[in-house]
Amino acid sequence: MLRVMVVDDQALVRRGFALVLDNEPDIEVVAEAGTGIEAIEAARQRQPDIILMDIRMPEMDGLEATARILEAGDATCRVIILTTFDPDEYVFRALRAGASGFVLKDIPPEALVEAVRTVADGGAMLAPAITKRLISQFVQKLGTGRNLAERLERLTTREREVLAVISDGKSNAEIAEALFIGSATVKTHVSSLLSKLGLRDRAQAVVFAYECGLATAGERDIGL
Amino acid sequence: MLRVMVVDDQALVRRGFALVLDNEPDIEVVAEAGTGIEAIEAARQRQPDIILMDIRMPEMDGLEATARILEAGDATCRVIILTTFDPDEYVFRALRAGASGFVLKDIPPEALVEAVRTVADGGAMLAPAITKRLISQFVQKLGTGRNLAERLERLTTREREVLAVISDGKSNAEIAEALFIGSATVKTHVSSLLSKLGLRDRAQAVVFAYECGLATAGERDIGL
DNA sequence: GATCGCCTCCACCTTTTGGGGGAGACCAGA
DNA sequence: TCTGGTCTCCCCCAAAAGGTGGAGGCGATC
Repeated sequence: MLRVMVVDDQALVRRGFALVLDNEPDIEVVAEAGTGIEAIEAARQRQPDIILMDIRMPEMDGLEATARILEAGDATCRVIILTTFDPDEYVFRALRAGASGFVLKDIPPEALVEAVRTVADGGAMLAPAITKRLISQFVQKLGTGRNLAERLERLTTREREVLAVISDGKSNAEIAEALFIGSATVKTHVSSLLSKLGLRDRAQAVVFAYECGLATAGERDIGL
Repeated sequence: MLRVMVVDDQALVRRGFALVLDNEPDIEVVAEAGTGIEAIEAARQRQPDIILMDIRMPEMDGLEATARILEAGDATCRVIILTTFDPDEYVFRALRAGASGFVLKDIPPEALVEAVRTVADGGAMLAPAITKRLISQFVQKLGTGRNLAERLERLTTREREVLAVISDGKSNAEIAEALFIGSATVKTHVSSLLSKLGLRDRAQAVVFAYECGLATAGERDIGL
């Protein structure tokens, strides 16, 4: 049985969603809340599996409440944001807060039920338009590299390896150590790859590596 | 009426999907293809609105075919990848190729129909597990910056400006020119910011800028 | 067998970089 | 007023980086 909580400041809307869900044999609405504060408290007490969360609410908005509930961590629940509009910032904040779903209130009842089951099952569910935006942003971030990646192909294997280590912020000496070669050799490779790529120095090489996707933000544990 | 093409090398599977879709009053299966090559040709001739594309096929795989069909551009169609497995690389390549959907073949028939309508409607549809991964990667990419961004706050305004230009791959002389100050001053700022951030050289500064979100891939027009 | 590309190193040289001071001007706050 | 922080610039110096040219070994290809 899926334990669901519905959070919305409009009691009527809240009841509507609750009724739709309670109508399902495998879903039980165990709590309702009308503000973010109430939601946090109710989540703590009732430990729902899924929370349907409105964004605009008095006292504390749904995104803030989501972040706090998920941060608390003693709850293993998942949150689906349920809103009327879908402005970009909300989506962004919601995903960052840890929401597993983001759907619009005009969603058909069956789809809402499906979204609840999907998220309970470990998946994520976004409104189609949002999925589309997420994809395009994702592709943009990693897709710049096309023409740049071609330049990469002009490098030899070893040169690409050296470039990869350069993009870690390593010095020539460190690269030599990492690749088990002499630092003179590293210098040769560096000079060669800079020349082939039309770059001036290793700083530009780092930029290049990030831009073409050889290096990616979020992979490095930067103590540096 | 939605014009759909089904591409799969297994005729039985292909017919199955085609029958499910043709059964809908607003959907018409206008073509079928068994290889990537056939798909490209059929897409050109029949101009479907939606293409359901398998990945593993002889002659040319579905991702390659997708890329070529969408590159051709004279077609305004949208592609939904339909596969048995969902290895990361496939998803990645598919989105990059321009697919608007990525669903698994074990999807319930109604959900497939819904996916077709959703994508035809301009949205995107991913399998829940993939949506989840996409979100987590997205959040990771943009979320790394928190602890790093704190380090950024220790810098003065000018130092942050200098760091921003450094992360463009500029030399001290170029930075001086860009900020209308002497190169001696630039050196002072660079030394100071490296020291404050615990970095050794400008290459590491570039890495830092990307990792903390000060610089972002896909914003630079790299002639460098 | 000769050629070519790649990897490995060397030496020599210039430029850039980064560190260590110091100094004057400016501004905000104690 | 004085202090502290910031921005601006200076000098000197050592280390690193980058360019140039050369060399030997090695595998693939012609």
